[in-house]
Amino acid sequence: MVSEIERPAPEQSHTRAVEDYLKAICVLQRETGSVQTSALAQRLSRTPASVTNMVKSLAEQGLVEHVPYYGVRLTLAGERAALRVIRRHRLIELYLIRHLGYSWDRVHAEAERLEHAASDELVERISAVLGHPEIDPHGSPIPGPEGEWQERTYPALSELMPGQTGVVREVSDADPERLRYLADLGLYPSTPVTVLGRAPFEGPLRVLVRGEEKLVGSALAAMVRVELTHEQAR
Amino acid sequence: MVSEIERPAPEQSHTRAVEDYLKAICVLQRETGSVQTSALAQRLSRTPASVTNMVKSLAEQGLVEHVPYYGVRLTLAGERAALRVIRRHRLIELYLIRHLGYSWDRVHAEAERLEHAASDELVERISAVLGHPEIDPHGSPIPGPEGEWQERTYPALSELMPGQTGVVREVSDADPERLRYLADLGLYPSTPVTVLGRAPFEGPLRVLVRGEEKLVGSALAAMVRVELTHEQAR
DNA sequence: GAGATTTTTTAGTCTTATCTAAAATCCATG
DNA sequence: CATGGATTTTAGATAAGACTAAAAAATCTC
Ligand SMILES: [Mn+2]
Ligand SMILES: [Mn+2]
Ligand SMILES: [Mn+2]
Ligand SMILES: [Mn+2]
Repeated sequence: MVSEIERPAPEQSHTRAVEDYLKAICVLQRETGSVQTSALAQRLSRTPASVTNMVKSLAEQGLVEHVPYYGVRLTLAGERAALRVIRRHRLIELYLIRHLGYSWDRVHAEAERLEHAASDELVERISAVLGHPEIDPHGSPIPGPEGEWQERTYPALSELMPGQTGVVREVSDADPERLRYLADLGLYPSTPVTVLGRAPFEGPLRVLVRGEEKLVGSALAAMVRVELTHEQAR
Repeated sequence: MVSEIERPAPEQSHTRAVEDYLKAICVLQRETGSVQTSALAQRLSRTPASVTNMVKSLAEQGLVEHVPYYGVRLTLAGERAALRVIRRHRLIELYLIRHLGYSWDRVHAEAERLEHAASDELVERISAVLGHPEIDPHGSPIPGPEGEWQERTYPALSELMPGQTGVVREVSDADPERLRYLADLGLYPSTPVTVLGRAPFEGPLRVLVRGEEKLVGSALAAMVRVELTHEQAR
């Protein structure tokens, strides 16, 4: 325990609402660069007007840059704060599964609240007990304590072409029911999959999962991220 | 896992502020019957005006009975809600010590926030992992899941007369520094103690703790509750 | 029992976060 | 490049919970 000598730790905590906004912006901006009001509103189940209000406040606090009518981006300070919340969330999810018998589909809701209440000390203890893991139960990377973040983006299962093969790496965790169904299908991180065929017009995919052929709707397949096997990656 | 058949559970949760007020009222009323505005204000570090406001709101929600200028008492619904929070708090404290390496003096602050964020499911899982304990790390009883509450009041160490002997059963947990010092003195639950003498005018006590004589200020001694040994209890 | 003091309540303000309805702006299309 | 539709922002309201300052009630003191 040498760490007691370290800096007294910022521990600056934002409100619950601010933390959830920052987290959402962080995840969304990873895909699209800047984040629209409507996207944020949908993700957080708020009205667009509420989002505009909060975004203005975040901008005043220096956590985001806001170009009216265009969108927001996190500043450096905003990203730091967002990664801190994401780290908490993912460590807590893994802890609940490993040490408290939680199931895959139930941890998200619990972590969504605990992430705002846990101190830095608690989070680091949890990380230590888990052996400082780098991947959460749904396959998402866990940012480091200083916000180290491993960039990686896998294509969605729904984007693959017939014949393509890969390994499931990450699954969206927001909806318990869908998550339970994905588990039934065998679609969770580290499962090898091969796309056998796909119906036109956003129709279902035929996917080979552990020797069995499964039909997967395209909305569901969009929740599943796959690392393509070697040279197949086009 | 038969419990899935049980009732869907009320899980009705109040706000963080409401929960903290109910908890404080519950603890205070155990000593004095009804609770004054000023006592509540001091305990919660709020102004008396804020307390009056909240008390009015609690009364409207049917959680307390309020006689203006006299004080509040919990209703049955209020007591149920309060015991639920106290249960959470104490289970969480014990869990943090047993499973996450927390020290005696640090758990209270952490539990003070987590008690509002943890779901009933999480709390019951924690209780199960701990083997459904009935006493928290500071010696306070843990209410049951349905609010079962074991009445017990021990005299404070500061009230004992020279010559009286007993066993420490409970220690007030609010202040980390004092708590650390009490641990140094050896004054924690299950330690046998004998009062050797006491100075007048709220002066310090001379107390025999595990063969050593210690000087304990009366304010500190008031934090320690002692079960008197057999027929000595006068 | 009349002041003086303490305690509690009232009145009014502030902050955070949300909403609905209306206005402003952007963008696609003809 | 005008206009209709979608998106975003503004305006105004509400709720929770906190505060300060002032008024009211209870209590203490002589
Ligand atoms: Mn999650
Ligand atoms: Mn959250
Ligand atoms: Mn405590
Ligand atoms: Mn609390």
